[in-house]
Amino acid sequence: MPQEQQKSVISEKYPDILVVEKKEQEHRLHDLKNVNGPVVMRMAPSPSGPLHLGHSRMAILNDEYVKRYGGRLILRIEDTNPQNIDPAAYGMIPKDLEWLGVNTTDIVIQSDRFDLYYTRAKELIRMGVAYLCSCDVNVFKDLLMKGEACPHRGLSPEANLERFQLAIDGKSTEKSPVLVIKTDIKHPNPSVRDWIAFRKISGSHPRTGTKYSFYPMMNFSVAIDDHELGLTHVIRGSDHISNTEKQKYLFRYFGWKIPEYFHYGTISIPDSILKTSIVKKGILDGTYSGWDDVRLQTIGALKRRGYQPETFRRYWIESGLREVNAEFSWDIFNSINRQIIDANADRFFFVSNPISVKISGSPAILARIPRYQGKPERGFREYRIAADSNVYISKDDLMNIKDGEKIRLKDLYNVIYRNGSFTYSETEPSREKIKIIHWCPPESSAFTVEGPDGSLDEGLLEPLAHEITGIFQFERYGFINKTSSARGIYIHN
RNA sequence: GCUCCGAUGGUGUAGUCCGGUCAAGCAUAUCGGCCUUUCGAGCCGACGACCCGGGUCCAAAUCCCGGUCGGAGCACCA
Repeated sequence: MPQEQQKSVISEKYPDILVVEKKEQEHRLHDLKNVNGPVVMRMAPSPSGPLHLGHSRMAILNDEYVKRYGGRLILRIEDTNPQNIDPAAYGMIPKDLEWLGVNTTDIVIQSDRFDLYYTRAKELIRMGVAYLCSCDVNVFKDLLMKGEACPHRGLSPEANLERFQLAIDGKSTEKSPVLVIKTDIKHPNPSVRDWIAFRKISGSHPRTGTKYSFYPMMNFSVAIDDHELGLTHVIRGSDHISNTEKQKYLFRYFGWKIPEYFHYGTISIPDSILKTSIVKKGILDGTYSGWDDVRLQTIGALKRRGYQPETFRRYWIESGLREVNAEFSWDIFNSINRQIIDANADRFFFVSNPISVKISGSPAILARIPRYQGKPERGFREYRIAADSNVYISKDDLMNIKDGEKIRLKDLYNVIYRNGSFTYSETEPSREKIKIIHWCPPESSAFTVEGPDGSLDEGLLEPLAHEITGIFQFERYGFINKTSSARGIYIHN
């Protein structure tokens, strides 16, 4: 029966079921699979620097799910590579999370747990699923590409255990020893074939000094900890898909319950500098003033710019966690932030590129400008403007005024521009649609706006705004985080 | 090259698992209107999308196959 016919039959016989309430399509994150009771989730940054915009995604998504289902959110600091650690990051990361409103219930630092990793590694060696290899790196790689075992793969657990003990005691005489996890030497994905679990790194670790020199690789310590900490759900980027496959081997060898994994697509963030190594280099050579330089997208920099924690949360919830890669949208991010800050941002006049113009024939007048259009209870900015006074307007506006054109100085009076000079027209707003521009009184003082690209815009700011700081809107200019009497940072329009 | 993943308007997404309420929702952007005066906010309106081809089915954005395009990873970073 065609659908039309079905419908007519239904409407005759069973009219009730046609009344379907259109339900609101709520914008929320999809549910996680296999949730039975409270969840245990984690975020696992490496302490190479402070958190940035990209990190905020994983932090907030994890936080959202733990809030939804109840449970624990573990901050696990992954500092198993001493060559990639900034000691200051141990303190900066929790601060960034706190500012973002991410509620972590536990903090685990992997460098506290090296003995645990050694213990688990020995168990694997005894099971015969891990071996110590001291082949040359290139030889080892070549064999794997061909799907062939290296000579060490067949050694007995006892021999491997002994050699591993020497390696962790730092007494191994073998050249570049590594502990390898056996998987499938012919696995279709070459990267999953026998993977490295530990390698030797000389030098000092910021937290453990020279006590250890045989360090676990991320795939090893992550798998061990995900089990030991009782993780139920792991959400992370699609760049970890093949890592997940590697880590599952450990779960199977130990007979552990495998957590529910979900890999979300990578978000590329345009116009951003996120790589910690590049930022760090820039800070050292003086390109950037610090981790919170306005040109960067660290949490600290965005906070200093004037972005609100709630903006991050709303943005990441709205963009969801699909498996497809996507591009971050500054337009939407800014729009969300604007909605949040607008209501509390008083309005002021800032004239960029100022030029003083005389208004001939103007009366003495008290200008009364609302701090927030439409909300008189918020108060007014009042300025006594003398007769025949000069005011400042932006040169950019001046260039756009045609000869003979009438324009309004906002909340002041109308003027006519003719032959290069202004003449007072009337105070009452005219009914006709005319261009409205902003202005500054003669006693305004210098103010500099720092742009997100590091550029500086010099201009004049009206007197009543001098002494206050915070987030304001400079009319017809944009939202500004005013940090001192003479300086502010541009947030967005 | 190999392994895996994905494809909804300019952008970001909802819906896809369990085909029909989807002639496809929301946000953002753009354009227009309203608002005793911002290029802001708010309200109203317009614009605009299911990658292509085949199949299954009464019915496909949704299931199956092929193609195209895009992405992630590829071994001693995390």
